[in-house]
Amino acid sequence: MTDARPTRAEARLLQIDRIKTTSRRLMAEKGAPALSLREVAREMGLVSSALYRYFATRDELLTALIVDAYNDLGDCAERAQRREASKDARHQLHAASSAIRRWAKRNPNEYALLYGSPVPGYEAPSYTVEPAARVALVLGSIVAQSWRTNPPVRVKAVDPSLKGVLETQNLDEAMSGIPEGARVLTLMMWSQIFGCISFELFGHYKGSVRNANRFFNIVVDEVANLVLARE
Amino acid sequence: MTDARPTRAEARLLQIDRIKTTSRRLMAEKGAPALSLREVAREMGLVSSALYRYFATRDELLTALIVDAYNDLGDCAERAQRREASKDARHQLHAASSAIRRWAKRNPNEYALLYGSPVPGYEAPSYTVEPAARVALVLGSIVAQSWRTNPPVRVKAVDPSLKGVLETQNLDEAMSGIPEGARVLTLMMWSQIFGCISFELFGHYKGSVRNANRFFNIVVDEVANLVLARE
DNA sequence: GATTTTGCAAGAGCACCGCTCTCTTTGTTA
DNA sequence: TAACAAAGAGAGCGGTGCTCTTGCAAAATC
Repeated sequence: MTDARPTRAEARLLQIDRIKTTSRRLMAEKGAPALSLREVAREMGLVSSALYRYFATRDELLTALIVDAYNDLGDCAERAQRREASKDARHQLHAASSAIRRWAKRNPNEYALLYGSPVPGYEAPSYTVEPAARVALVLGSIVAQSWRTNPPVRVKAVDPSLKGVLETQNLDEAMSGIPEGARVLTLMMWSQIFGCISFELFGHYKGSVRNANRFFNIVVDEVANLVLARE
Repeated sequence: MTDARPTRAEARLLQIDRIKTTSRRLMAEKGAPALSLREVAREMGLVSSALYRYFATRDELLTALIVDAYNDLGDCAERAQRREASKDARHQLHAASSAIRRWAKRNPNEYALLYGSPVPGYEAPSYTVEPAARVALVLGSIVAQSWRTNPPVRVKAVDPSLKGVLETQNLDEAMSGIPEGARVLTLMMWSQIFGCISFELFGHYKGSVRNANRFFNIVVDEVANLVLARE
């Protein structure tokens, strides 16, 4: 049984959590650019300067929200893959990408914060890279698993000229032993999925795509054909 | 020979132009979110309220900049296609998409304004749709021309189930007579190209893609294979 | 147990922002 | 020439991020 009165350290963590929760709520309502420390403080019954005990600057708060959002999205994609783990790679890719898209539509303002234009001066701290990579890792692990258990019939874009196109770090754990070409196509799929979702959420389908659902499924199917190297 | 002193109407147009030029410069330096009417006015030796004679609100000025930027990008893509008009469709697709990417890298803040997260409350006026569609039309016309002069060997995703996926308006002029499947793949290519460019400019390649140039070319090549329906 | 240190919140204040309103000057037009 | 309309100046409102000082309470130290 713990103390009824929390220690100072516990209270601090609780307060940080309350600030983030309030910020998330306000961001969901009005979007990240309109998120103001003063309003967060007002909502919490605090004075604005009090928040600076916990976040030195507005950017620092936003970074914390970004990390949480990346992890939320990553969880979401990983769960979707696990749910379809018994099915084939194409099923898993559809499940994962649809889960990503659903998360984006459920949290449009957080999606925009992650995948929209970064604040011009803002440099994302390096510790945001790992949470950000989780969703690409999900795609990579699906492709890798399929590649290992069921070697491809037709292999395109797998040639020695691909050396140096990719970084060596991010996909290495998930795709060790898989040829460079498959990794390139995996990242192509990755950018394709987010390209579609961004266009849909940011309003670029107006006049072009009517049924975003079906369009997205077709796109995922086509790019899955590519990356799974099947007809 | 015109008047040395411009008429009031002329002066107004000149002043609007000066405001936009100054705004573009400041936006190029600090990004669209940091663009402030007060600073524009200060740069021009005016008082901030004077700008409201020309743009009723900050959003209205941004909209004008958006339209100009879409047209600038559209010009750019169209010129690139015309330069390669004598070559085959694959060459033209590479030329157009590379021109788009170069424009984006040359004008990162304007690119972010067009293809990054929209301001949450902001609804793009309908007259921005047509300038925005120009670049998709370039891609569509390349695909259509290739389709007409050189019918595809292998046609994927061309089946009656595609009815209703797309809007009927935007690509109609450029792709009349071309099957729905080709249009779907054209828009897939469109979203793929901008997905890559956004990821590159918005910093998502960190840890994944080292050589963005080569990666982009490979992606365009792969998606061109798809849309031109050849091996 | 008394004393020092530390952490938290309040409050005033600075320089900026978008936007509105009023007032004066100046060019246009009837 | 008189009436009008457009353009700019200037003051002001409520908002922003952020800083600095002050008071107080909790924790750590002696």
